Amino acid sequence: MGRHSCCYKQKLRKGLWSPEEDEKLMNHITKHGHGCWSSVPKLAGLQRCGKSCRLRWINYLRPDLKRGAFSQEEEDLIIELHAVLGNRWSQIAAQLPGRTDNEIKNLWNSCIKKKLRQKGIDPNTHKPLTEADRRGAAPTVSTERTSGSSDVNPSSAGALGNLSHLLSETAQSSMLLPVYDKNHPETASLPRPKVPPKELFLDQLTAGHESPSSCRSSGPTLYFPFQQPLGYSNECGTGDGASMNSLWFNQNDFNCSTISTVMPPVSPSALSTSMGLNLPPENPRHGGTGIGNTPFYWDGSNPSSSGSTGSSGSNSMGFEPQSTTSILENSVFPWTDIGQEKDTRVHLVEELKWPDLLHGTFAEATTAMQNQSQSLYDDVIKAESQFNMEGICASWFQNQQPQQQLQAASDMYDKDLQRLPLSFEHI
DNA sequence: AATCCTGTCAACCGCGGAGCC
DNA sequence: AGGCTCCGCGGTTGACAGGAT
Repeated sequence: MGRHSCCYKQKLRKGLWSPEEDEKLMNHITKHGHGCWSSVPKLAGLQRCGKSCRLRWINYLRPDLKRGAFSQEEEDLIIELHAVLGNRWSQIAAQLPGRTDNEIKNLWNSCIKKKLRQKGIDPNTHKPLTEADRRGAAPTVSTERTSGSSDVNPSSAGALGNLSHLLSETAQSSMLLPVYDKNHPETASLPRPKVPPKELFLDQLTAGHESPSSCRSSGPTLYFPFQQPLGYSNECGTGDGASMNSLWFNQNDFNCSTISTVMPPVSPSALSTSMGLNLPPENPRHGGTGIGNTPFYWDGSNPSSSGSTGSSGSNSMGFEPQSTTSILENSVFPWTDIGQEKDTRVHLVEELKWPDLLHGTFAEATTAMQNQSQSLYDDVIKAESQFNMEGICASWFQNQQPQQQLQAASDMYDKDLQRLPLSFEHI
């Protein structure tokens, strides 16, 4: 557990980054990739620590960042994912291409928490607030900012006319699916169910995300009907009822219909994007609360249908060819947002900062890159030292998805899949 | 107009895990 | 085995903007 060496160094700049610093960092990573972050400041000529450079790149300079306000669908997805994952912002961010964990964390702390409380839902437990809570009692968690306690409107919960059923549903699902949170001893002290614990599902969720190559899995098939939408959003996203659709995780014959009562309250959209789930043909567009209602198909039984080899697949950056198409169609990437979403349009005008201009220099080439076929991807993986425009993407892929890691993750996921039926035998 | 309050966002801090030697 | 380095994560802080008083 050593302290990062750069932390001890003196004469390092702190605070906000200047455009010049941003440019230096951008130029360096564009040309050379980041490699070892601790060496980046020196090589880039920056008086910053490597950690700071990494953070700046990840949170601000990365060319794939989606800018602008969060959509309602994104907020809904964050809420649903938070119910499952808790404060694992990085994992939540992995389900939201183009968004950073920091961004999501800020949104949660500044906005979503308040909204949930106003709906009478405890943002930490995702259960209905107690009467005491709703009367404006102290926040339920010590990490709460003091300013956050004042936003509880005692009358707001009752004022939301259609919330009662929502609350009862939420309460019901929460009772069935207690969210274990290390930050909440009261939940941690709850007796753990003998059914597959949350962590197991988290494993699947993260494995699904981290090992896109799992499409090669030849393990037993599982059907996971997710029939318990949280329905947090009473503003949108629930009216079409699509989120009520079952989502089937098709992996052969294991019909696990009872799992719907023990599954974490994760939305089909969340899982479809994170796990590459295969929707049944009769439900080609679930229209749920996912990112742009992205129809995200991925047939595990047909590797070719994934549009890529097993070494690719979807990932957090949405670079997998097939999913990229969907994602592009749904305006995940900033350069495809332009002129497509009204709110984004506003923000493009209002929030255009100089890094956006920098990003603009990437737009054309990167868009072209994204339209390239799998062969490019393969080439990119192989071309480990090309630092032209394609090199950016290459280094990006190298950093994000080394094939060895993919293989290892795939193997691990295969094991997890094989473990699942055993786990469910205890139900 | 000045001050205060609040919300948002970028960045820092400290910790733990992983890998290497 | 233990120490070191690096990376990544989550919590927190502080600057800033905009609205309210």
